[in-house]
Amino acid sequence: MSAANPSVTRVVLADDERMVRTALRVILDAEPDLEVVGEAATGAEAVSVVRAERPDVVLMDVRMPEIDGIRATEQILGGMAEPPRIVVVTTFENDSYVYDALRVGAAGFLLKRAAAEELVGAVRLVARSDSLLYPAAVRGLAAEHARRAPAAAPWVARLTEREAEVLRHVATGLTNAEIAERIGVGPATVKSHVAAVLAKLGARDRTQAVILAYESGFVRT
Amino acid sequence: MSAANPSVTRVVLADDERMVRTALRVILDAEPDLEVVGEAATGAEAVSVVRAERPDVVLMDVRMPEIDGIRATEQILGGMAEPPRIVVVTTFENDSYVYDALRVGAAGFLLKRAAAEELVGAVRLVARSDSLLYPAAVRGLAAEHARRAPAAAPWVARLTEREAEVLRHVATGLTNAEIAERIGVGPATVKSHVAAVLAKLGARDRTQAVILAYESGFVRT
DNA sequence: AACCGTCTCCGCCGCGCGGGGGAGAGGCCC
DNA sequence: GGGCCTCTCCCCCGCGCGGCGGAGACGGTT
Repeated sequence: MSAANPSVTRVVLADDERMVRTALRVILDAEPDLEVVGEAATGAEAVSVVRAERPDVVLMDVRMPEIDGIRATEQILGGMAEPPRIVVVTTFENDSYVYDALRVGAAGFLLKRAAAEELVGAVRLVARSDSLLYPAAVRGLAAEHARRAPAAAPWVARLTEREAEVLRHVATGLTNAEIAERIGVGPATVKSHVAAVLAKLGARDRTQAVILAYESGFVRT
Repeated sequence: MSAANPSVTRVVLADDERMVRTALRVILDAEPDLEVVGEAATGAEAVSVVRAERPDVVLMDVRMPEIDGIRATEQILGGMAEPPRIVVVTTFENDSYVYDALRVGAAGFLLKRAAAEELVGAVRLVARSDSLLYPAAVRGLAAEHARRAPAAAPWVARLTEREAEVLRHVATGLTNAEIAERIGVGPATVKSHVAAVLAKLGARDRTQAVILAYESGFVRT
């Protein structure tokens, strides 16, 4: 996970409430494989701390002074060569800011009332795999909200028309060559689109992309 | 395939309409590797004919006098040591009986308006592998056939414990190596299990397997 | 006119994956 | 005791895939 010690996941906490930061730190530091390497009380501070520490995961509050969590997320993801996974932390599950954060590339979100094990598990999940927390977290913490929230996955907005089309074909089990034939472009082009989709979804391979497509409701069962 | 001649697939036809049986017979007998060894006009007749002929594959109409195709399927699968693969044949793709048939263990179903090549291919497929037939049209997915689109829920029963476990992990986006680590076996073993799962599901690769897992409800969104 | 996003396509490279074999151990059933 | 299934693991091989870097064309924005 980290350059210094691959077996330890390095975490930065960004929240304007000291109490929250402390609580998170206590929980995370109790785990041998997790290490809190920095804290920030504002969005701007979060950006600089992250740049300095280069953590694996950032727990980011949405509502913070100066620069909010969304802007901070944007700046971190946009300005770093190898940005960390950013998990948005919020109090209210229907916080509209959350979706903004996800739209700019956050890896998922967590509720502040989440149990310690959930928190720990979530950090490990985003650090280890490339999966997004969004669907699982929503299902686990506020299932009813997830159900009545039909909205397409946040990352869909970031996919171009072509990329979305390609993803739909990927999600029916076609190979790149088959997709190319079907949409009338070259195989290399499909490769490019698939690569773009994987990058935007944070998926490692097409299989994970398909999973995310289902979990997010991009394709319906 | 058959005890007498391994290279020939022996088929029994069960349909109350003579026309249908004849049509099927003509199509199948035209293939050198397929042989129609019996016909039945009722469910009860189907059971006895199958017991006597011990075919590799049965093409079974759902709607038949005396005993319907579901009951007949149930009796055949439940009462024989080495039951044949039973493919349910129906006119309407949204026939609710079809799902009942699949639930009691039918290997899949075919539409009566299927092309001859589809019919022949389907018989060969079920005879050869543990694969199941399941038209994509029913899932409302693709109007066109998603090449080999198998599997409803019933195939889950045919997966061993280990295979099901592996599939669950595949459906979370893990690589073979990761699955191996997680369940505590060697990578080669996982490969074997994955290969078995793919064969039984009729999937070409893990991506298609994941799609089938979602579509069939094996994993829930 | 300069810029940027999108779509198109080209290499090269490493590797995970799937196909096709096989083989041994343990358990269950007849 | 002999089948049969399940689970375990091995080999070799080909290839689709994903990462990487680049490039040209078009259209809209500024």
